[in-house]
Amino acid sequence: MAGHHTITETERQVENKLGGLPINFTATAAVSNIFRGATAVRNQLERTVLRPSGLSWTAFVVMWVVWVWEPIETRAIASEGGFSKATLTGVLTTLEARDFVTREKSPLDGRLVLVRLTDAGRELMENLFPKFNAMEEEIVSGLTADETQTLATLLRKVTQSIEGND
Amino acid sequence: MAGHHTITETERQVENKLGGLPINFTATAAVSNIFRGATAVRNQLERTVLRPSGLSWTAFVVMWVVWVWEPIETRAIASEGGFSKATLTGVLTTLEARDFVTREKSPLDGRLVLVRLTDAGRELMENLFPKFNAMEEEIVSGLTADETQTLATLLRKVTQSIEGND
DNA sequence: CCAAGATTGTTCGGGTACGAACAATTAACA
DNA sequence: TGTTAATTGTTCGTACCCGAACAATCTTGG
Repeated sequence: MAGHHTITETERQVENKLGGLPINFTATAAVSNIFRGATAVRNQLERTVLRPSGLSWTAFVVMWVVWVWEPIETRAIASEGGFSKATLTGVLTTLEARDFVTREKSPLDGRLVLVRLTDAGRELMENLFPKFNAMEEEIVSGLTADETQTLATLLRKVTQSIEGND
Repeated sequence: MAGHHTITETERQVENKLGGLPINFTATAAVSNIFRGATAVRNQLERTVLRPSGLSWTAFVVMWVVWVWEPIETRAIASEGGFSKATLTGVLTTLEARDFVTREKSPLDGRLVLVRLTDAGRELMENLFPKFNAMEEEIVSGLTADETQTLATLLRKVTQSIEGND
């Protein structure tokens, strides 16, 4: 998938449509490649590692965050995972039904909910994360170690620049 | 949002959980930053440019692909946009109801469906894309021109490496 | 010609995904 | 101390999002 047409073909087409309006194609290329990349990486990890365990991408991210930081408040999970609290409520309900996590009210602040893994959830992650990481390694295997780090750094810059100016 | 904990903190936690199993944290950092970046970029563009026009991210991607390449077959839209044909069916139905696109059967192959923009759809894109591109430019404004291009190149490498070995 | 196989877009079911409105709870401040 | 403001997780409505099954259509081999 992704890209039956070359970049120059697309640029020429867009210039035709807009009749000479100045467009920053480098910015477009960067943004659209972030998305192609994210989609490709996600699909690959879902197909090869997650689906056999019956976890969606988002469910895995939630499991991972809870695994590392439990007990953790839901607002922190949403923040770390990068999705809304409304989404998180649904995913947590699914994971609770499958007996991978538990929810409990915080004794210190009645508004907060604390999330933990069950034994089954912990066992799942101990088995799953090494496989997940092996596939992550394979995914960046076309890059040198330096390039991999550069990629992470540049992406972090973009993210921070967006989240900085609210 | 994103990252209340430093990278080293997280690494130490994961090592505790797995008891010394070798983990490639550089790969994890790259993959997770692709997602943080993609989410941040998408949310920013939706909030600032797309929502005022009533378009979702996916709807905009579909509109953009059709705008550039119309008439275009649905399978090509899905491929260019990076989502499944099942997803595309729903989005096209939405866009058709809003009178932004039309569907017609291909006269040459009865299985294919050709998609075009309506005049309203074309007008929308001529107005919207320059604004979208201006925000894209702002999003990568924390990077030099060289860095922006490096980012795109590295992401393309990752995507191609995944899509190569099917 | 014609049957077996491949391809396309749609439908269906289950699971995200998010903004807005909401009730419960805590914090702020006069 | 008490009333207002802020914060949290859930609910609701709408819109994705995908795999699998499907009917319609085209291709292929004989």
